[in-house]
This record gives sequence, C-alpha cells and structure tokens, in this order.
Amino acid sequence: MAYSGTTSPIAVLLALEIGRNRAGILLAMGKRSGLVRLADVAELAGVSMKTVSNVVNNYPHISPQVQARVQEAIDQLGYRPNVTARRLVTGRTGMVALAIPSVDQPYFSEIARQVGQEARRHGIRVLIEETLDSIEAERAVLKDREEGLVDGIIFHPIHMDTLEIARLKPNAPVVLLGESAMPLTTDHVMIQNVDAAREGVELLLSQGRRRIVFLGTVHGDLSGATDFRLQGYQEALLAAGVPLEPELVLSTDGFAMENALDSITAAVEAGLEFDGVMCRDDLFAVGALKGLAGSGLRVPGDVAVLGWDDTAVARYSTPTLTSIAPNKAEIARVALELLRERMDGYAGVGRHRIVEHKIVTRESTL
Amino acid sequence: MAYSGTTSPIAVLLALEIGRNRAGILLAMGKRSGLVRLADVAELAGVSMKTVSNVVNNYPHISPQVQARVQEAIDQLGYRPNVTARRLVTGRTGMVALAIPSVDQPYFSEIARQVGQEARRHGIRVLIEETLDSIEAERAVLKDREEGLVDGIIFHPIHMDTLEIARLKPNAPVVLLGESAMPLTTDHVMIQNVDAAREGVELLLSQGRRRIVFLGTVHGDLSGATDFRLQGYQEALLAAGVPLEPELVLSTDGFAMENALDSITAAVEAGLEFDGVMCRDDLFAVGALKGLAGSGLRVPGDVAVLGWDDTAVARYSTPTLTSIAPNKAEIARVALELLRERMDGYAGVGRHRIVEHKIVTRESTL
DNA sequence: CTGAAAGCGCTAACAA
DNA sequence: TTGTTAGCGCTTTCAG
Repeated sequence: MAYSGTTSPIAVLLALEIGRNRAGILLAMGKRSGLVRLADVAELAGVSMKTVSNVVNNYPHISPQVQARVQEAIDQLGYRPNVTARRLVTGRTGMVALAIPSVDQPYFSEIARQVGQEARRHGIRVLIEETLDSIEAERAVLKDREEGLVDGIIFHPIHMDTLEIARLKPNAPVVLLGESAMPLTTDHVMIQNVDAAREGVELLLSQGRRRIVFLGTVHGDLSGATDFRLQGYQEALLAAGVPLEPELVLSTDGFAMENALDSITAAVEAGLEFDGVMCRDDLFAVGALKGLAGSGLRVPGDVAVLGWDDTAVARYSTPTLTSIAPNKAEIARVALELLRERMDGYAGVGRHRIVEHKIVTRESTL
Repeated sequence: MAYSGTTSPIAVLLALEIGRNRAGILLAMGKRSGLVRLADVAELAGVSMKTVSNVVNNYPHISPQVQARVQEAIDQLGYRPNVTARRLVTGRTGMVALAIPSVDQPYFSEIARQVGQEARRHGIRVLIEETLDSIEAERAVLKDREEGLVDGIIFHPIHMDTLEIARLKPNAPVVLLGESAMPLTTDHVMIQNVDAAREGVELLLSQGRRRIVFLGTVHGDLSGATDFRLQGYQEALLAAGVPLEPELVLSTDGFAMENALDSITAAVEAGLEFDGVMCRDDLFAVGALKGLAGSGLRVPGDVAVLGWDDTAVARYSTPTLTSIAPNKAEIARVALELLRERMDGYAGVGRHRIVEHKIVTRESTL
C-alpha cells in the first residue's frame, strides 16, 4: 500500500476516528465536553493559539500548509469562536441598539427592517429596544446602560426633549432619529418636515381643495414633529392666500387609528366642512378614511386624504393612501454611517443630516 | 467647626472634588480614563472586589455600612458593570434570539412585540434575527452560530422542513414556532391549525355560504401550514355535506397582498362563482377585499372574507376583517417558558404545545 | 511567519 | 461577613 507525504496511515485512521467522535477526543484531551476552545484546536493542529487565531480571523501571511492543517482541526472539532471572550479583549461587541417606541408600529417596524439590513452589510447586529411610550424607558436607553452591551445606539425618542437628552452623557455613541429632540451635541437624522407638510398641502390645494383639516395634534404630545408639520401646513395655506382657521386643526386623545377615527367623526357631526385632510401619519389617515366612510363622505370625491410615512398600510387601505414618503432606507443608511464614524472615534459636534422625501400618490387624493 | 465619625474634612473635600471630576480621580489612580472597573470601586471604597461584586449583584449578608460605602464609591465613579466580562465568566448572555422571516410583516412584528414583553419580565433581552425568505439564513440560525451570542433560540422557520431541522444539532436550546417544521426532538409551539380552519369555514357555512374559496396555496411553498389549513377547510365542507371543488382552491405567486389580489381577480374574471373566502393570512384577506371591490362584489353582502392571524391590519382594513386569532401573548409566553426550561438544563424529548385560538368577528363576515 | 505570555473585567471557590 | 486567588476564552504585544 503506497502513500505519500508526511501523513502516516495511523494518523489518517486517527483523524477519521476524531471526525467521527468529537466528544471522544475532547474527553481524551481531558476537557469537559461541549466546548471546543482555541487551545484545543491549537493542540490538535500542533500549532500555537496565535496561529489558530490568525486563521480564524483571516490574517494574511499564513503559510498554506499551516492554514490547511488548522482549518482541518477546526472542522474536526467543530470549533466556534466564542464571541464573549473576543469582545472582552477587543472591547467591541459588534452590536448596536435600535431604540424605538415599538416594533409593531408600521413605521418603526419598517425602520427596524432597514436598519437591520444596513447593519448586516457591515457585519453589525442590531439589538432592538422598545421604549413603549414610557419616558422612563427612554431615559434608560441613554442612562445606566450596562457597559459593553452595544457599541452604539440609534435612538428615536418620543417623550424626551432636546434639553434632557443634551444633559445626559451616555457612555456609547448615539444617533438620534425623528423630530422630538435635536440637541446640537448629538448626531441626528430626519426629513424636512416643514417642507414635506407644505408640499402635501400644496398637492391638495392644487386640486382646488381649500378647507383642509390637519389631523392632528395629540393631546399631551409635546414633541416637535407636530409643530413642524403644522408649520408647513400653515405656510402652504398662507402662500396660497387661504385664511387659517383654527377649528380645522383637530386634536386626538392618542396615537391609535381609533383616536383619529373618533376625532374626525366628531368634527363631521359638529358640522365642520372640509375637502381635504392632512394626517400626521398613515394610521391617522386610515382612521380618517374610516371616519369619513362612516359619515357618508366619499374619498377622494368629497374629501382628499393624505397620509404620512408611506408604510405598508398605505397600500392596504381602501382607498389606497397618498402619503408623504421619507426615504427609510436612506435614513437607516445615514444613521448607521454617522454612528459608525462615532464608533471609530469621531468626536466632533453633532451632525444634523436631512434625508430626502417624496410624495407617493395613490387613490386617496386622485 | 465640628464634625463626627471618621471622615475628616479633607476627605470630604476630596470626595466633593471626586464627585465633580471623575476623569480626574481616574487619572490620579493611574487608570486610562473612560472605563471604571470593579477594582477601581473596591480601591476607593477600601474593600475587596468580591465585596463590590456582592453589592452590585444584591447578594444578601452585607453589612449596611459597607453596602453604603460601596454604593457611594459606585455613584462617585459612575461605575457600570461590564456585561461582557460577566458573561465570559458565567457563561450566560441573558439574551435569546428570535429568528423570524421579517420584523415588518404584521404577524411577526406582533409576535416580536410579545416575545420582547415576556422576555423583559424575566430580565432577558431579545436579539431579533431576520431570515428574509432565505433558506440559507434559516440554516444559519441553527448552524455555524457563534458561541456565546445567545443562550437560546426561538425560531419560526418557513423554508426548512422537519427532517432538516431534526438533523442539525444546534449548540443552544431551540423552541420552534409555526407549522413548517416540527421534529419530535425539538420543543414546539403552535395553534391547532386544522381545528381553526374548520371553525372558520363552519362560521361561513353557518351563514348559508356554500361555495367557499380557499386563498390560497402559494406557488413553491412546501410548508405544512397550508396543508393543515386546507385539511380543516376540507373537513368542515365534508361534514356539512358540501362537495369539494378543486377549482375553489386558488393559488398565488407569492406571499404579498398583491398576489392574493391578482389571484382572486383572475378567478372572478374567469367566471368562478363563490360566496365566501377563507384566507391563509390577513394580508391575503386584504388582497381579497381589494380584488372583490375591484370586481364589483360587495363584502360581506356578496362574499364573506375570513382572515388569519388577527393582526392590526384586520382592524385597519375596509371593511374590517373577521380573523382567526391565535393567542400571540400565550405563544410568546409558552415559547419562552419552554426555552427557559431548556436553558436551565432540561434535556428531555421535544414538548409540543398547543396554544388556544379564537375567531374575532368583524365586518367582513356579518 | 509563528510562539509564549500577559491580561481584558468579572465571578466563584475557597479561606480567613 | 469579607478577602484572595484562579481562571472564563480570546487577542495582542513582543520575541524568535
């Protein structure tokens, strides 16, 4: 029987046996079973830990033979690098937190999807943290965070304001989303809300609509988002010479679709006349659609309805919704870009980035 | 100036100064700034690391004085425990992975929300992993996982089948969700799909409907979910003495709402007559609603439509959708319960748990 | 290009 | 009740 090279038949048999029974060799090596370590691989391959580490991390300058021998040992033992140990020594977790009110609100679930996709591209994992309408949960995002959980935080606050966020000194880089808070010291990504609202109202005005409802301000909501949108609404009307009428600005008792439904229904019943509705988000727009249908008003025949966020529900609703569409993929991309720069050591002042938006026209404003 | 106890005025001044300037003391202690360690706290408090660790972890049997002194040092230095180091030594991460197709599909985002809520109750964090319609991504959930990333996995597969999952030997406990795969060796949580489908069809039958469409089988989808539901559909019809008609079982080209819309529209145009539609999920039901409206059929007047999953879109649609409602909170609770038992060492055979469901009646079947 | 040794920050035995 | 010591598994100097 002929064979070549340095591998003896006995070594081959041994290797086969090893391949067949990992637990066996580990036990034979005197290790507790169930965990293969770098040292185990090194021992089996007959090299140092450093060399195995080099192979695992694809370092250059490794001789092909050694590389192959180490890889074989890795495969035979079923070795998986332990991320925890690696993190402890490198000080990096490879994870970022995405703090949003809730994963099951359409806008946020779509943002989460985009951030996840963009992060994957950079080999980063995303830990979603839900703040669930609680200001305490929002504070916990920046304060008292355990050390070493994530390398950075993308945070869409709802309740915390600019000043409070500016005061806190989180121990990880932060990028802010949304319009609730925008301290000068922190990176921030948003769309031009004033412009977007103005353009939306201009669309309705261009269709000859003159009595346009803003739906709406939420009772108890102090965030900046509504202010910006209301300002754009106002600018568009004034520019068109349409007098502002405070009673056209409706308010609701909450952020749910049903709150918008109740609000618009009450307005119609109170005798308010209007031919357009600009909504703070798609859910409110769906509520408006339902309220109007319930009141016997046709959309877009009698009243045009404009949504905001261009979430999937804009396609699901009947009629489908025209909606202000922030470029969510771009929001995710820019946010992660800023965050990665911070994680890489950038320590300058806050960058405030504006991401483009457009209006997606569907049935509700035809 | 009078003072009592062992604290000298100088020490007080020092403490004030320390409180004012963390970086200062750390630098004075010869540490690189920016990271406060357990040892730093121990040094400042004049106790051992063990004692500080005890305080941090709320161990019993600590004298109040020591406890207070340590806490003071912790506050002054702004100490945060390093989770990575803790994980390395305890071997536990306190995290579980939730592997789902996508966070922005209504059913899964709602499941994610429930799992997150339940996990929080146990001090566990959830790492969401999106498999995005890729069987490779699904395999990666169980295979080649880095060691020590999570303590357990809740996995809702779509493409992997029972056998493939049974063959894989993941290095962390797993609980399976959904109907695609259910190996005997793995814990599993689902609702009684056959029963639910039967009850849904029975509801339609009870309204005098006799020609009930099943919408639908998805081209290329080999998962068990459709089979179960189709079986329940069949059972209900046979029990009512309604002959099965294969042409009433529609198929679609994909899982999106638009696919269902196209399918039902084509069926109507082809002259198919029916008075009820049982859908594989709420999105398909929304598609059916739109297709029927587009074809001039009224819901529920001409045709009743039944959704599945009872997601938020069932409330948003027009008309609102009657839907099969799995108890999602209970699914999350049971899944985490099984997983926690596994993480605590349980190593028996797979437990298969059935969670209750009901039918939530809304406008589409009135 | 590869090896040996130090140590990341913490907890867990074991002592005292 | 508190202190001491020895690692957890890995990467990273620094030698060779």
